[in-house]
Amino acid sequence: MNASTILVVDDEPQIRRVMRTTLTGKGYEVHDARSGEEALERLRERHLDLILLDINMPGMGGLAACREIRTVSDAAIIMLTVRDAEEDKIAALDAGADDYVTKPFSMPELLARIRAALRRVPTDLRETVIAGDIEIHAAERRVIVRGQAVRLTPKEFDLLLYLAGTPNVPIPHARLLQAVWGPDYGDQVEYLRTFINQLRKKLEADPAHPRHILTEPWVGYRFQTGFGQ
Amino acid sequence: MNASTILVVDDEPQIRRVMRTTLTGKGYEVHDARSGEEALERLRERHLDLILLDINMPGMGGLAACREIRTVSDAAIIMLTVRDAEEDKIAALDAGADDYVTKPFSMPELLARIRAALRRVPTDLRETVIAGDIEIHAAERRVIVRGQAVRLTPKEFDLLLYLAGTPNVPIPHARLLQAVWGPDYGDQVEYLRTFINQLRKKLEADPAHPRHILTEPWVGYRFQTGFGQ
DNA sequence: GTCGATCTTTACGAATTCCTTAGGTCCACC
DNA sequence: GGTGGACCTAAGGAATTCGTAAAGATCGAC
Repeated sequence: MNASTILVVDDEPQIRRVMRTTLTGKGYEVHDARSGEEALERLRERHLDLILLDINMPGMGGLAACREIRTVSDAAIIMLTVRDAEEDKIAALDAGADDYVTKPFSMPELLARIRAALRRVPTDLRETVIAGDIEIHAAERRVIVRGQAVRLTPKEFDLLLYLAGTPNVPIPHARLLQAVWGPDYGDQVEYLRTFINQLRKKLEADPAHPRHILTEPWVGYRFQTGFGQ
Repeated sequence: MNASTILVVDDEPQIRRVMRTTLTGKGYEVHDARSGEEALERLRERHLDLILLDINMPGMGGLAACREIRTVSDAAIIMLTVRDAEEDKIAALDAGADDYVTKPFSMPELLARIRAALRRVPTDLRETVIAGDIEIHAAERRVIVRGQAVRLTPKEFDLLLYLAGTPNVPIPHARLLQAVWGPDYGDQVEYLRTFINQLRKKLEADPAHPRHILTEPWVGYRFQTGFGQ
């Protein structure tokens, strides 16, 4: 099993140092960034499992950074809020964070929250996703629709798998593109349109009125498992 | 092919009865148990392919039962969890379950997951793999096709054995190359092409339309045991 | 040294997938 | 009504991968 990768984003060098030594000691692979901008750069370079994000930073704040990160990554995000200002916590969760910790925090608590967040990352480590009349078998790379096996090309399958990995939640264009095509394709929305179109033709009973592969205008696409809109 | 054996473990008699009638109707051989303790007894008595295990039971809970079962059996385990209890699902997989279904569940979904889980039963490399008209005797390094022994070269046999070791699942080029040729041959895809071609000529009835050694475009190759595309 | 079996390269047409383009639909807004 | 943006759909060409055969290279047995 590979070590989980954690990105520490904070403008104070001291905090970064403490985090790095502690987390490295616990067996995590640690990277760091001094600002939200730098964090986004790191994300383009490598995959990260979890991001520790200070809410108070010069330049783009922690909340803005969080929102930006969420459009391109599904890494778990834990925000560090300074005081127990209730509005900070709510804002953090609204911006797409998974959890928050108030500074000053105890290391054991932070470590516990990191463990909990990392366990949540593989939203679906389940082999098979079943949505109405569609079955997706991840390991076998097979899709069965209304009892019939359907041939999907690799890109089609990867896209479907990523969409279905977090069902019933809209996933932004940029995140889909990065997950399937790679970090340099964040704005090629036309690719998405073509492949979504292809998927609908192959999977939906009525491609013009899809019930599973839904578009979320201005945001992205969503894979719906249940029925009832 | 014998019917697969399924053990239903639930303390509610009604659930056991519904499961028994439905699964028996689908051609499975059904046994049941009212508790984790009883399930372990059944396991000592006979071989079981799959276990449906309620997570909420008096006595030793479903999770503890799952862990116990895992120490003595490699049967597939599907746990029945309560909807929306996210930690139950993670705990179930952690305890060694292969999959879970949330109550109340739809029968079609449960049946689909049972089929998928049964397809994944691990193939023991030390024993004989039989796929349609191909028999692979690992220990003797012998292959029999339609009753005729077939001569394979060492590399051909290693490749076939590795492919057949995890049947029905596409195995990436790089993994095959590393497994058969060694760690430094990760990108010599041409080797694969020639040897797969060779294997097909020796094993397939119609090498141009293979039924067992299938290619997964852009990904790798897959050894298919069942039929049905 | 020769032979035979196996493994490594090479080459090229065929098949498939991916990218690109272009026209059309829908909807909010002026 | 008209306009613009986002989205849908279809189709063709470019690029990549796959299948196949056949020619070197390697190695051990004799």
